[in-house]
Amino acid sequence: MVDIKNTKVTIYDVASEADVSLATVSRVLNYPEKVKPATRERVLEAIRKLGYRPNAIARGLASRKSTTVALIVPDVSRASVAEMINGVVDIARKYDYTVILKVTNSEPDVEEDIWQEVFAAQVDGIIYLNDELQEHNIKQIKSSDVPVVLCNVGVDDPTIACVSIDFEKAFYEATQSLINKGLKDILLVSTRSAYYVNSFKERGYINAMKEANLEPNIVRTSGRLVVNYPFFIDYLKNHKPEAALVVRDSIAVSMINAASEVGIKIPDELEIISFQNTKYAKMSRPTLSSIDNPIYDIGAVSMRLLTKLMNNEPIENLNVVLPHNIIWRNSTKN
Amino acid sequence: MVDIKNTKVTIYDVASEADVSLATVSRVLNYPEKVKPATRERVLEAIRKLGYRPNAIARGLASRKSTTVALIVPDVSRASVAEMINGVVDIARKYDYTVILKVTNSEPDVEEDIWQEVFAAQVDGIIYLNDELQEHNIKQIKSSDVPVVLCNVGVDDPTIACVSIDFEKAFYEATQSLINKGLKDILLVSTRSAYYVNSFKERGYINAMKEANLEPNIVRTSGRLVVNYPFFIDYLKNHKPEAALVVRDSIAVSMINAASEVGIKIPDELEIISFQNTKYAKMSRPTLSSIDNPIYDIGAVSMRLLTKLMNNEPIENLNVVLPHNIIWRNSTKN
DNA sequence: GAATAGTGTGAAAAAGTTTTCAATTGTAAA
DNA sequence: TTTACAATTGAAAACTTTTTCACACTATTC
Repeated sequence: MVDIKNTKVTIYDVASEADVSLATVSRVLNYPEKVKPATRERVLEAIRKLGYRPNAIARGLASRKSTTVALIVPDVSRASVAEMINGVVDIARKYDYTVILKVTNSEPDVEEDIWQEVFAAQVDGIIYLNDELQEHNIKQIKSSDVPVVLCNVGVDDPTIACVSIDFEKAFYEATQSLINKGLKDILLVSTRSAYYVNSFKERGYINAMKEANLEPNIVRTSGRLVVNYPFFIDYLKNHKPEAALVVRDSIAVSMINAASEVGIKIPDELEIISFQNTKYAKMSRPTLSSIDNPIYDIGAVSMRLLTKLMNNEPIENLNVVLPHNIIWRNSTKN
Repeated sequence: MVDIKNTKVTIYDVASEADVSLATVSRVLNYPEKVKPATRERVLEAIRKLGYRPNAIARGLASRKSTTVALIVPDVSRASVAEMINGVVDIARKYDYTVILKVTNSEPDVEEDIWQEVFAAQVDGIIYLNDELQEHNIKQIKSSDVPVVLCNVGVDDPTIACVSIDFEKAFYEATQSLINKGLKDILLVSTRSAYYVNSFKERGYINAMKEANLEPNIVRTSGRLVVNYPFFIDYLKNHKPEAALVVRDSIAVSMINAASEVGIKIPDELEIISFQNTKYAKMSRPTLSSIDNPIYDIGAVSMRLLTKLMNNEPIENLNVVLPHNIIWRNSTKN
């Protein structure tokens, strides 16, 4: 039976048990083909017998790689972030990387510290998620001497690894689909705070509207329920758009609830298309048509890309764009 | 200016820059009071000048502690898990611990591997979240030679550190509050799969019902929307309970939606109290009365407790029970 | 039978810290 | 002055691996 208890058995113990040098033990662990099968078996047996598990820290020090990646996110409680983390973690496990979780809470000082910490921790790579990306963040990424993959954000720079959908195209298409129904008074509901990705969404919307000779109309509210719900109540009392695109499911649900409160029928009097396709979209009444952002896949692909970068594998294109599609539900007509 | 680039400057470089031995540099980092202020300043200045950051791995090897804790969870995308993680991470940061995230996906083999991995990683402590706790998991916890805090589950064992609310009491009280309104036909909606904590919730409900000489009535469904929604539609066509307690917000939302579909008025014909008080409770229509499980705090307190255990601080009681309360909204009458 | 080319293995160095122990210096009391 | 003791410092060991280098074999070729 293996010794379940985590007693400190080292490579020396294994070596003397198997009557070989510690170098040989190390080799059976790392380059098994380099040691004679008979010896290898003896060592493996000793490892089993003693329940030896190599000390990952000593290993990291000696090999100068930690097989650890840092996952830097603004906040884990957002549904989309959490799902992305699942994707990252699943692939990391597959490739035997340990993941360190760092949460910035969107505070710049904390973020600054975190970058220092992950370097001190000798991580081999970084997965970076930041809704509110700014110029200095880009600089930070570029100056890292360990590979970084930017997640769920597309940047127009071929030297930066990033994976996301094409936000602009997604909103362009969604807007078009409403225009094609003959709707004209189409609103875009965005956020007040400067989410980097929302600017892409806005651009797609504006382009589609302008192409159809329609006047773009953007309102901005908060992501917080306590502020956006009253906002919508007030807004919908005074405005009657035919349709709305909304940058986030949770905000769209507030809008639906407000419309119902004000007596506006959805989808008959107001059609809504939202973005992200979280569980909220299925749980709201009416259910919410939403652009599906494959966030689990984005996490998974980001991590896979990072493994390639860490192993210096050749990569055709650092800017990965994943496909999106719209899930039609009951907040839009047929 | 500090050298932002993460070039490899070691303790030796600092030592020679400040013209002291590396032991002294190490001391100013770890026991600053032990070195003469003048020397300390010189060393600090050298550290600043060179942009030195101690290598966390070497540090871990030499000190035999990693200042790293493992956070083992079944799945991060559940709203309650994600919020708990926020609590853990915030406190971990405060006490300068790095957190390694491990996701079991509720697969026993994966979980087995993960325990081995975290021991190999030399973590100083473990935060463990498991909805489906079983006997062998308890064994695993007890045999760990590194402290473990069990999170969001109460166990009846004074040797195991755990933090949660009193589920049984919470459901007992919630049931009583419905009984006190004169309601008699009170349903408990639980899950089919054997979530360990749900057995406590059921016990609280059953006790309150029996004390009032009412017949307990438990139905079990799935956590998955695609199965529980049709289930409720069917159930509510054939049964008209006066009230229901539901073990999870998302399930309660399904029930509300099904009730509306079937034409049952909430709260007039059916009162619902749910559990967890996630964002769902505020977003559903009608809004959902829910037992508030302070899950962020549970994460935070767990991590704080773990720091005490890791430092061998004396602890009065390993079983921490946090207070809960019911948030009344519109799925119940006044 | 000698030269050649692998294989397989061990000794020792290296990774970058912390920690122990001993040596030195400084300071206050005798 | 000593003496005694605390404060400060440095040398060296320790932590547990990986990796380099050299050596001893074995097998192959001429």
